Amino acid sequence: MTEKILNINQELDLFRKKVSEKNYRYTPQRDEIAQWIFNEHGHFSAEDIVLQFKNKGKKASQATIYRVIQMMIDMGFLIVHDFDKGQKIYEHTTDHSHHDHFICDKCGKIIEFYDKNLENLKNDIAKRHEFVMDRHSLRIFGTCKNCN
Amino acid sequence: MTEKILNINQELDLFRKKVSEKNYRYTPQRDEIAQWIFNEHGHFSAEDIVLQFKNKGKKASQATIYRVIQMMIDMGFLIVHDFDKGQKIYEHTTDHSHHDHFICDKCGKIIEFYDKNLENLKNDIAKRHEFVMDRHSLRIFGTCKNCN
DNA sequence: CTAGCTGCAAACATTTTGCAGAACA
DNA sequence: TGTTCTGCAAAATGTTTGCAGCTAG
Repeated sequence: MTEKILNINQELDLFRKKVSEKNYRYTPQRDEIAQWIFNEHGHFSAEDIVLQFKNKGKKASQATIYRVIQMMIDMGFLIVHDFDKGQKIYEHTTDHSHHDHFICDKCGKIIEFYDKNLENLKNDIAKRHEFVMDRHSLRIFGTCKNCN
Repeated sequence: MTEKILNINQELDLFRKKVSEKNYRYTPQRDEIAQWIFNEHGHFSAEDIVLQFKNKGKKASQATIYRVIQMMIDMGFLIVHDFDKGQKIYEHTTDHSHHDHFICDKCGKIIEFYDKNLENLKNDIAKRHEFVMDRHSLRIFGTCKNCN
C-alpha cells in the first residue's frame, strides 16, 4: 500500500502513454480535459469542467467532456463518488490514496478521512464473504463540527 | 440497538398516525403506496412501484408515487441507497436494522451484510472527528462468490 | 488516406413541478 | 368549505448518442 505521488506532468505523461497503448488518439481536447482534471485537487462534477471551459474559452464540448471522463474512469485515472447531490462527483485517483467521506447535511461540506483499522476491517469482511473487492465507499452523513 | 419487528399492519398504523400528527391527509393513494412499500422486503425503485401499479390497475400516478416516497423519507420510513445503477433505490427502515452492501459488478446482485465491529468502528471514527452521524452507507463493489 | 474523434443537437432516463380540478377533514 | 392532494403534462436535470464533418496517425 505505498502511495505514489506524481506531479501533473508525470500524470499527463502516463495518461498520454496509456492512450497510445490502447491505440486511441491523443487529441487537444483530451489533453486539455486531462490537464484540467489533474490540476484539480478535490471533488468535481462534469458540469464544473463544462462551465469552466466555457468561461475560459477552452475548446471541448460537453459531449467530449463526458466521453473523456468515462474514458479516464475505464483507464483507472478517475473514480466516481455519489454524495446524493443529484450528480456524479469525480476525483482523480493519483491524487492520494483511498479515503472515506463525511458529508454534512447542513452545509454540504465533504470531509475526507482515512482510518487504517477501517480499511483492514473492510478487507476482512470481504474475504469472509468470499467477495473479491474492487473498490469501496463509506459515506457518513450527518452534521459536521462547525454546524453543531 | 434493539430491533423492532413490526408487521405490516403495525407499520401502516404508525404511518397513518404520523401522517395525522403532521396534519397531512390520509388518502387512498398514500395508503396503497405505503402498503406496497411495507409489503416489499428488499430494495426497490420508484419505477418498480409505478409499473406494478399500472399492471395491477392501482390508482396512483407517478407524480404521487414520487411525492409519497419523498414524504416517507422525510418521516423516516424509507432510506435511499445508491448502487450506481442510474436510479435511486429505496428500502423501508423498519424492515430490519442497519446493514451494508456488497454490489457485484458482474451479475448486479446486491448482498447485505452486517458486522458489529464495523458499526462500532464507524461510531468511533465519527466521534473522533466530532461529526454527528445521522446515517452511513458502506458499499463494497467487486465480484461475488458465484461470479468468480 | 481512413479509422477514430468532435460538436451539435436531439434523445434519453429519471425526477420534479405548475396548475386545474378532486377530495379529505 | 377550504386547504391539501392528485393527475396530467410539461419542465427540469444530468447524461448519452447518432451523425456528418474533422483530424491524428
